[in-house]
Amino acid sequence: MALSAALLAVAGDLTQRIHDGVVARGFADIRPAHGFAFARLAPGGATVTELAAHLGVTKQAASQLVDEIVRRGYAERRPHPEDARARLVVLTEQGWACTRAAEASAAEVVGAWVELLGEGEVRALRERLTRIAPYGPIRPAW
Amino acid sequence: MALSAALLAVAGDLTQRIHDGVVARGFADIRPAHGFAFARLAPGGATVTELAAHLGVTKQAASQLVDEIVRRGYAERRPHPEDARARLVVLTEQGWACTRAAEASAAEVVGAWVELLGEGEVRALRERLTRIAPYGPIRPAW
DNA sequence: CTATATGGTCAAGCTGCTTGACCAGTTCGT
DNA sequence: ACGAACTGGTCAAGCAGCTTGACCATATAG
Repeated sequence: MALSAALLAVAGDLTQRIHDGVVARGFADIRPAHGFAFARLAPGGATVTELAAHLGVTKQAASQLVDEIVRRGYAERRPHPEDARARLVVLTEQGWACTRAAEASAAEVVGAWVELLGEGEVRALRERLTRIAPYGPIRPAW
Repeated sequence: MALSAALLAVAGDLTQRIHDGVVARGFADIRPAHGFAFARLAPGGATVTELAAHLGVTKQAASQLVDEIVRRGYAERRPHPEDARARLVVLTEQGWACTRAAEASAAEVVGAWVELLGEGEVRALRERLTRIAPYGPIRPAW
């Protein structure tokens, strides 16, 4: 099997399994794309424009995505402390809970890989992938 | 950086770069999803239903995707030799050319990884990813 | 203090998927 | 052998998530 094919197959499967795990933990109204938004919002919030840049989509699309997660109680819009034009989107407690669920779910999948490859190999995998990971916006795998 | 985040970032970047390379080689009317269809069609053709199962979408969606690549000259529908209900979708010469372009493009990206990690590490990466790659349908990474 | 740039939203439109209905042809049960 | 049920494929309608374009409010530069 070719490296690129294996990588894409594993990535797709990973996404699916994380999502399944998140749903199984009680967060049924969440799409995989939301997870990438949560990751950007988690540290201390972000503006819609920052989120758009991170996700590689237009501001309008990011704004719409924020609408969804706000409507469902995962985040809220607050006035930005330094710029009256901007609004800071921050996770609610439910948003944090969902983020933790996603992390637990991801850890579960990685745990299955440890079963197959052993801990050392998985660590090596992580180290190598980290070294070739790009900096720019997150891009959908297709 | 977490393993799962690195993997998804690398996968998204890989998809984007392969696609860019395919476009640069003169195949501008192709989406990343088409590549996964080509991979299934390449050996000796496939039916719409087989393609749908491979891509994890409905028959209708697969049929529509086949419409596109047929309209653009990458494949053609032939009567199925063993089942008069079915139609065998096979790549045209242009479809093969595009497939080769995608392979060359992928090889280019992997070449960049070899620059970063060395040949042995990349081989090890391939071997490990192959071992954890799933069997089922290909799934979008999000 | 005007002129331009930036953050955000509203509105309309498109693309790629879904569900539902249906026909042609194959396979199964008796 | 023959009707019932299943399977491959298409047509049609609808929807979700994105895009482009226009616009307002605030900030920054000359």
